[in-house]
Amino acid sequence: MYSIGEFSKLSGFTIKTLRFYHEKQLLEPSAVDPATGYRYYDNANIERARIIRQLRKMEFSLSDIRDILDKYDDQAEMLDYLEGHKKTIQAKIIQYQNVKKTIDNLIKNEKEAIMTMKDSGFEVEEKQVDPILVAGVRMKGKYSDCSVGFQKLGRAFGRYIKGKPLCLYYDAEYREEDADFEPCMPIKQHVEKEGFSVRQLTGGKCVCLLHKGPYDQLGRSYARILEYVKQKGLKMNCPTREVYIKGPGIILKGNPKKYLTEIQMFISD
Amino acid sequence: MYSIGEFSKLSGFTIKTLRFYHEKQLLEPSAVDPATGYRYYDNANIERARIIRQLRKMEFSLSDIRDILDKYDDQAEMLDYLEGHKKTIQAKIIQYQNVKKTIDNLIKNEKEAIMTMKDSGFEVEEKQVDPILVAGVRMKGKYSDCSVGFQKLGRAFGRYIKGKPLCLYYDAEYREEDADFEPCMPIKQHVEKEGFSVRQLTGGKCVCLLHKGPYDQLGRSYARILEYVKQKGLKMNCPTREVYIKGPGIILKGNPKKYLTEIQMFISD
DNA sequence: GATACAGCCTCCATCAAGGGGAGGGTCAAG
DNA sequence: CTTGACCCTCCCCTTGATGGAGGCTGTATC
Repeated sequence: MYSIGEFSKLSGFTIKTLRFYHEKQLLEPSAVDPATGYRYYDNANIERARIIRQLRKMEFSLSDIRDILDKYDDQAEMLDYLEGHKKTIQAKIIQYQNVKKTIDNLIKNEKEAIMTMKDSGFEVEEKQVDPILVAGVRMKGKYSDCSVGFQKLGRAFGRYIKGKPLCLYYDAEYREEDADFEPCMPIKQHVEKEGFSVRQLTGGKCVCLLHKGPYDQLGRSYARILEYVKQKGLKMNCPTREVYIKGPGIILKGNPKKYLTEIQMFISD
Repeated sequence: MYSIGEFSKLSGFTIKTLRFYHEKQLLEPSAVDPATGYRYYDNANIERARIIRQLRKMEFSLSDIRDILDKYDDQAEMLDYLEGHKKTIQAKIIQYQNVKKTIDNLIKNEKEAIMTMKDSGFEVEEKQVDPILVAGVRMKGKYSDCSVGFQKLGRAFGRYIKGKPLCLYYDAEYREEDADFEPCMPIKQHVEKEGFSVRQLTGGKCVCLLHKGPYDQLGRSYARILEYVKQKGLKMNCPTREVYIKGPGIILKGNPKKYLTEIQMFISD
């Protein structure tokens, strides 16, 4: 016969937990002093406690454990229970793996944005851009309708998306209304969908500039880039691209002052 | 302005949850009618609700979410939070994977025992046994002390164990006291440990019989097997092996009537 | 015998993240 | 004006414990 304190050390459960299990009729002391209410445990309780520990480690609920202890005396009879429980556990694993994937993506995106900003002196530079497979929706209207296009792309290509969103501008100059542009999302593999253009964008040499700040101030950066092009006597090709390195995030909309956009203008000498 | 019912549909939270979030000051309606207590939400609430949904999907706690919404307006500032949370999630994944592994093992063991029993007609038969790598503790004493040996093996070789426990009996006849035997555990790789003999057991031809029932009735099966050996004029070699296909389980001690033990006696003509 | 202190008791409250339901007030349409 | 849908607050329930208040009990020591 052990007092609750002794039994606590033997079983590895706290005193509180033992009282709780008693209340739940999961692990009942072999004797309770009717005068004092003191609980006393014996060796049979130790065995039962051991079983409960094992099952708790496997994340069985207390009611499941009571069920098991009541119904079964052989592990073979538990097979169904185990199979069912395994499915539950498996589902949780998958769920958490998805959460982890999401978080990893967020972290990766932010880190990339930070790196891009560090590497850039926010000066106009010439660089080589690789070809890229994208899905796009060509639109006419106001620039701000862009986001509608990205929403459509997100819904349609969700899991194929891999990379930063970008937008092609087909007008040779700035247009307030009735602009001709095409929001695009880089995708992992070729998938055709009604209403979207899926194709490989050609790479090539371009003049580019990283713009930091809200979209309505892109004009200043465009001015700088155009000046550079004029000075060097380069010839620009349509469409212009904007790559949204960091914009309104998936979670927080963020501070527009911190948005990062790369303007890419393809050139030929 | 939306009523709580409309906003519930817009945001995807139940009415109960919205009221709960209001109470927790996580998502407060833009207006509350002081006379009726009716809650009214606006578009800014929709955006905040969207953020909360995203973060809840990632299993952030409500207090974390409130923290994030209060402190940060840019995802980049959340990086530490995300990294910390990722670790938590990762830990859960590992934990659940371990649980799953344990359950898988239990299921596998029970299924194997069931298969073995189905395949066997509980008749004496001759078969070829493969060599096997084991860790063993040689002991002298009562058979029932066997379990002590297995406990030692379990503690010492825990994660290297792979297979059913077995025991070697070095006495030529049955001994109540002072028997000479060696509990063994099959292991995956050679690991030396003080006090244990780690070696490859040789395989070979043996006469064997599956015994179903408690260990104290093994005598009957031994009698059957010895009769067979005598009849066929075979020569037995020491030590005899008992393989515990199904004994007291890891969780439930089980019903001794269902225990399965294979007796293996190695023979040479 | 008194006292100190450890150990035990019951009862109540708390956590997270809501869900269920009772009992009662409110809104809009017919 | 009524009806039915909608909304309100308040309280209890879930799971698996944990923490604390206030009060007994048991044993050792002085």
